[in-house]
Amino acid sequence: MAANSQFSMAVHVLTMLARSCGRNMKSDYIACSVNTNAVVIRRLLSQLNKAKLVVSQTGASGGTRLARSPVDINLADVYKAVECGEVFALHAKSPSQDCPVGKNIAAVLCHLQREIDKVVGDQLSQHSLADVIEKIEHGWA
Amino acid sequence: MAANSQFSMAVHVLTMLARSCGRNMKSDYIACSVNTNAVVIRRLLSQLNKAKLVVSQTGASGGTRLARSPVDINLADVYKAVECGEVFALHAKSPSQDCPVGKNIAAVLCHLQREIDKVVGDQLSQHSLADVIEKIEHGWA
DNA sequence: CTCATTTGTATCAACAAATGTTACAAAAAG
DNA sequence: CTTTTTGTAACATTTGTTGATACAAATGAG
Repeated sequence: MAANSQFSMAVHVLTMLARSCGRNMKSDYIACSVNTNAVVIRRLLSQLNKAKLVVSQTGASGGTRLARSPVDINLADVYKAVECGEVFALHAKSPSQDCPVGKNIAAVLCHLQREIDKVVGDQLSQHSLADVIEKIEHGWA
Repeated sequence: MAANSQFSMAVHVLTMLARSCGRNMKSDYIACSVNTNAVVIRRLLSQLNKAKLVVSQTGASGGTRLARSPVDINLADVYKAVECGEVFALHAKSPSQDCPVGKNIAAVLCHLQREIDKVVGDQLSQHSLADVIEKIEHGWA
């Protein structure tokens, strides 16, 4: 289990929370729908909390709810919150600095990386959490 | 898991080949510039060969050269060739089918995944290998 | 033809990242 | 005080990426 599915899980979790109408939802209940362990969900919620997308309470009748309306949360926010890194990675080891290509390739790739990240972010920001819920509840617009 | 840098390495390798003016280049020589093992390079070249981006020859004075001109190779071709997978992964385990969200989330995410892959591909296809070489040799246009 | 060179690929080890699991302190409600 | 629930640490498991060794097959040079 190595491919990073945190973004997918985060969208799933936030959709669940959005449908609970502001009531606290327990990590155990969410874990059941996502089909994973409650701690995995709590770890994810911890990141969403840091990004101020959700609010949690400890204690009896505690749980988690959205920090703001689903129309004010877009998928770029979620992508950023889970910090999945870049679309492609730069070289693990630095290339040879004696070779003209090795010396300059990193700058070119780094620039490209930012460019790709931007278009991904732009595209994701076109979709709000409310749009996702709409599709799940009423089919494809 | 180590972060996947095959795309970065592939661009590096193809840039090297493009600058060799059609002469065969040895995996050992390329490995030296990329700062890795020759077998890693040969594995990569094997994928680029399957994608018909390069041509290789075994034997003495063998090696690899580009299959076509750098202006006719764009970075989307390279990205496809190395098959690095998607920008984000779907759930590892299938979500609960008893939950309305769990039941329908996969379709929404899958659709989104294709949409993101398309914008990434479109953006990458704006850059030819010749553009990369231009930047490496003569700075940023 | 024979030999040196180089690719292509199998195999295995080393390592890193994501996920699963257990455990327990801290917080909050009743 | 007791119960419930989050937050987080710690560790095992799994899997993908990279590195390294080995060797058959191909091919050019002499």
